[in-house]
Amino acid sequence: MSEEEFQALLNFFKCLANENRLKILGILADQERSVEELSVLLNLKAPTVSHHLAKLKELELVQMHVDGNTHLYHLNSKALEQMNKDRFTPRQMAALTENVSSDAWEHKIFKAFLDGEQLKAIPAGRKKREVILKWLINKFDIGVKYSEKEVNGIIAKHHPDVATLRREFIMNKMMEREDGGGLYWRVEDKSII
Amino acid sequence: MSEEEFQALLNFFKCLANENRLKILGILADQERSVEELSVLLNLKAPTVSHHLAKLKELELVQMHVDGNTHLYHLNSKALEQMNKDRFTPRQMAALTENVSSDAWEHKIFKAFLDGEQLKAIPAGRKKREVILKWLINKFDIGVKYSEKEVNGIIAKHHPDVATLRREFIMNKMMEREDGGGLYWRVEDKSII
DNA sequence: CACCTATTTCGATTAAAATCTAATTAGAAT
DNA sequence: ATTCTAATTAGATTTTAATCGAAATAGGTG
Repeated sequence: MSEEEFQALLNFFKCLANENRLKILGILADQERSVEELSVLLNLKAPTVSHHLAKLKELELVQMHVDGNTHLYHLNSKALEQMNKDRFTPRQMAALTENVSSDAWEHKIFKAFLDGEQLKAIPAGRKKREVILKWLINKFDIGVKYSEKEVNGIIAKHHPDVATLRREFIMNKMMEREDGGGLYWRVEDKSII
Repeated sequence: MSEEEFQALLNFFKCLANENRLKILGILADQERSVEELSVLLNLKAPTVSHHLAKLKELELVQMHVDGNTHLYHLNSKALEQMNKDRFTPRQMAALTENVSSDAWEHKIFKAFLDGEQLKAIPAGRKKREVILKWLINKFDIGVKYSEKEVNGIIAKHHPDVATLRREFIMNKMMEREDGGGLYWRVEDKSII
């Protein structure tokens, strides 16, 4: 979803997120009405109604035709139904996200917990720890079997608490270990496949 | 549509009529996120995100579960799709109008142009004139044929400009007249049937 | 052309929402 | 127990939107 489409959707909601504009649509669904009629029915002054109608017309939710010097407004029900199609499927919703840099989060964690290749601390929160573990697991090659000593050696280059990090790898299913023995290997990340 | 339903619909639109809340829904459609993650992704402070999430949760558009001391939010896509069903059919739109007193307009015209049974003036605008003509046509019985003299007599009880009003009845198809002769009769109002 | 009526535009005021900082709560880790 | 972290709540500020009165526009009428 492009930035323009996102803004269009947002404007649609903004337009309908008002009590009196919603009522106007309801009234016009029944029959066409002049500005003065609407202002009487809604108990608003004409300039206010005119303001609301301008917003509705901008999105083509209503249309107007001139009769004498009164402006008669009516509902554009096609535009309204059109707006309604396939709007809230999970797929459409996910498309809203394209405007957001999804890396920002990881960058913040890196900045907070890394000093170059040095891990300053092990994040306490699960989501943060996950980011760091994903970074650290890349120091291991896929398909290679490492002894516990080798694993410790690689981790130690980045942080002294080798035991905790090694255990985290196992718990997060990022590594597996041979049943009785001391051999470890990296597991492919399912979320990347 | 009841007043509560109307307010519920309005709240739904208000909830989605905000750039950051819309983005939140998009982000959560992809995966669950903590408040802090969202605040980084959206470039907002945590309290602001918390505020938005509270509004979304109130309408059950998102749901939360606790993990340690982080709160993980995810999209409630069922609720979202539910909201989307049959919302903007013309029938639903017309139902919005139930809250509005549709008589207000006619009352205003009566007050402005009638003095008891006396018509103070003939409205210039079409919509206003229509209201007065509908009131005046009720002075005639359906199924009765009137001579021009009789028509004039009845109209004259309410306003002196008999010719104009008689002509208006014909133009608005509220009365018909015998081709060559001077007999008039009231036509049933299609909009009432 | 002068006048009347309906609508729109303009500017100002008021009301509502979003956002932030600071303080509070709740849970986890040391 | 004390400290730390994440989230929420409270209060204040800023931003945005709604509403109105006054003035301008435009079309119709005498």
